[in-house]
Amino acid sequence: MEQHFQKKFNHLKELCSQKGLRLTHQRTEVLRELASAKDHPSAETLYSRVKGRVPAISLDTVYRTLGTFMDLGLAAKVPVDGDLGRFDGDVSPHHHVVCVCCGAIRDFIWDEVSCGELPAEVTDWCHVTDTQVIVRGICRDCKGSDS
Amino acid sequence: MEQHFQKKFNHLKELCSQKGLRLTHQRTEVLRELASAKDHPSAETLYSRVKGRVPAISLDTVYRTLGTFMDLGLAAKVPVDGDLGRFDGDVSPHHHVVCVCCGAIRDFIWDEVSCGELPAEVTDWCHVTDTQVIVRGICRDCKGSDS
DNA sequence: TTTGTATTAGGAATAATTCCTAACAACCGA
DNA sequence: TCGGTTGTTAGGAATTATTCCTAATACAAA
Ligand SMILES: [Mn+2]
Ligand SMILES: [Mn+2]
Ligand SMILES: [Zn+2]
Ligand SMILES: [Zn+2]
Repeated sequence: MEQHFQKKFNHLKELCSQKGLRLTHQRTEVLRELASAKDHPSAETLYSRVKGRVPAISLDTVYRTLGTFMDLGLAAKVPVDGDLGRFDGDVSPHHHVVCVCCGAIRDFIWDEVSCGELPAEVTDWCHVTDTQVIVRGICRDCKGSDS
Repeated sequence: MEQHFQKKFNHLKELCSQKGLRLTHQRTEVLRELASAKDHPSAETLYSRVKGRVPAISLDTVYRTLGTFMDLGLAAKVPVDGDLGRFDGDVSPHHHVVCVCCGAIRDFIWDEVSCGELPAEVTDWCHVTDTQVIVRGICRDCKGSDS
């Protein structure tokens, strides 16, 4: 899991020098936390986690850093409803299942879709940059304790 | 296109009497506008359109009505990023392409996915209520006029 | 019609995200 | 190693989509 961060960190380092960005402590620690997170955290959640390592960090910095990471292709926002944006440090092609009850988000792969070819009406209308499946449902935990 | 509304209207009428809801002028007109819209309008957009028919309608009523329609299964929110929620009066299973530049949203069907079977890890984790593909890209119109 | 109650209009409140700016700290070259 | 340049941050204010509050309204059952 730390190896995973190292790889991303080197990527960030390279992109920073390329684009004239600075490799700050804040960016490093947000990346570390995002790389190890498996729950697609919100900015607020990430903020409280990173605060353990960088007590003086501000919420705005977390938002700004996530924006920067998305521009650099190091992070993505998961397209789910809900008032809080959910972020993903894994930018490899994969899909998401979200529980509409508790908001939990899980990854899954579906090769038949990822490797399939989009209908021509889609590729004809736009230059595709990302394709993903969003499954909504109610998870087992919420199923048991329904009010 | 009006036939389409009639069908939905009858459905609303039935659901209202079932659930003790009232068939108000506002609900009727929001449904009419949503049924004829093909652009997945935001609440604000829908508000300005419905205002032509119901000048005194409030934005809150549009939001509340859309919430009611979603509860009743007459409308859905399209899971796209952006500050404005985008709504869909078509609840039949279909997918969406969104231009990350101008925000345009188009429908498409992809039977290989819709009729395909989800991986067991998904159906095992939750009770699935909805599956859809979200394609992001840059549309032809935006491609030409890029800044 | 009458009456009970769900619904609305309008404005206030909430809350996620962004903006503003002085202080700070990477990073480059000497 | 040491300044100087300038991108970045912390903190709080501002913005804005959406929701809440409440008196007035208008469905719908009888
Ligand atoms: Mn993911
Ligand atoms: Mn649609
Ligand atoms: Zn759940
Ligand atoms: Zn476009």
